[in-house]
Amino acid sequence: MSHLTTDRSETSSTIALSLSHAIHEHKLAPGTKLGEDELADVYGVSRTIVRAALQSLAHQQVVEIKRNRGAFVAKPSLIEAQEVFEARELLEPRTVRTAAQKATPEDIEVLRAHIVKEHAAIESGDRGRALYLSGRFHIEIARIADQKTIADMIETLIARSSLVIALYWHRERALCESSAHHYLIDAIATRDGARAEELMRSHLVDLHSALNLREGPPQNQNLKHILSTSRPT
Amino acid sequence: MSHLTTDRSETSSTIALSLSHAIHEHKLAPGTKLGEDELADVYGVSRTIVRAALQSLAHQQVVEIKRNRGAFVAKPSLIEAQEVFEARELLEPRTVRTAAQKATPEDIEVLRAHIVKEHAAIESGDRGRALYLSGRFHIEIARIADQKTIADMIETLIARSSLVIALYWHRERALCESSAHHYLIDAIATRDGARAEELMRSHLVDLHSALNLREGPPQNQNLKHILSTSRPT
DNA sequence: GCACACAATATTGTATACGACTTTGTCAAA
DNA sequence: TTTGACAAAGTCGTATACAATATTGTGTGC
Repeated sequence: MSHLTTDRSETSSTIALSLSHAIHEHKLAPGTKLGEDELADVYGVSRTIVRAALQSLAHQQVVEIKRNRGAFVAKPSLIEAQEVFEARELLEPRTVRTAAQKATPEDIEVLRAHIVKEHAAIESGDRGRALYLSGRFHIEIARIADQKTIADMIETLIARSSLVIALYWHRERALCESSAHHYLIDAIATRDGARAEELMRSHLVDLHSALNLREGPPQNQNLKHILSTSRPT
Repeated sequence: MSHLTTDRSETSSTIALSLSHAIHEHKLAPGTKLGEDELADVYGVSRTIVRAALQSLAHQQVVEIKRNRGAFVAKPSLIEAQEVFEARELLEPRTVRTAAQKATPEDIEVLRAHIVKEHAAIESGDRGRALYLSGRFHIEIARIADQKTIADMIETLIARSSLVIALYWHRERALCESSAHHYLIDAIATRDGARAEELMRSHLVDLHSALNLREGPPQNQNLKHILSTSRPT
């Protein structure tokens, strides 16, 4: 039961990326304990490296480090969830406008290819991957806008969004986004910055409103609850 | 020549804060080497702690870590300088509008007290401290807006702004900001969100335009240049 | 049987040791 | 004198050891 991964050559950034990816795909649920020894074993490095990775993720607020207690996948509060989407609504519409102005034909191609992958993931029922790709689509747009500073902020916000979705998503139908992304590409491809901006705004409002932000995050109370309901008769 | 500081009890966050403060006050110039052993000695801790602090600052992009070379106070490029101010212009006007809506009388007091300190620093000719306080004023506004996510982003941007100013500031007159901040407080105090937003926008444009963003950052070439001009005849 | 105290265990926090890389200094050959 | 190779010193990167803290397990008194 030792590490199956191609150990060695794992550096703190690759580990951070790997964990981030797993969190983004909802392979690691909010609240999951990320033990240092365990991760060190998995990746075949010392705790030193793992700690650096965890600290990096903590800075992006996708991991929470409690002193003397360890690292856990973050569990955004209701307020934080609101804030994340408010920040996205502030940043992304303007950014996609810029992207529409700057996008090259190659950029458009990349975006279209992205959508194809998204569809494929949805078709194959890989919900986690679909979610991950959906986030990457937004990041790709920020990259096209060619403002690294803002793109970095958006990337962090999207990572946190993934946690918010894991905790508060309440809409039953599958990912409702593919069409929104499709329209966005069209607006960008036709250099219609104003339209792209408006589309992004409503897309984010859509996402935001698909969250159940009434009740707080599933607490540890869940544990009690689950055990009391799933008990054998 | 050992450490005069009250060593021990220094943790990686306090060290990061201390360094951040020094950078903000222009006590540490862009490009300055931040050796691990040196800092470990200064703060009376091991390199482990110093490394954590440096990595944290690196994540905020006020420090740049070059592999196997060490950590240096960051030296934002011309493009990065632009981006920092563009991001601020995107975030801060809206934020101050929110702040104007949410500010309590106590908040207003805090802001006014802040201005007094700024004036005092300017009077006493402590340019570094004036700059630091000026940045804190903006951070305080973000805090009043009560959106921690956005406030964090703004805080990072302001830290980077300090570096940009150190590298590209070209206006001869002293800090030209005091009055702008004064007007801002008035707008906030009267709950005039729209006016506050507009004032902030023009304040940032002012700052932005006070930078010399034609020529690149003072490079190492400077060294050659300085040495060739300041050579004794 | 229950609650509390205390011991055992596990995990994180920090310091240190050692290896790898980079930089600096020295010296010989051109 | 200059250039290059090579040696020496210094600094960073990573692993590991040990201390501090939290968690879990056990037993005793009520």
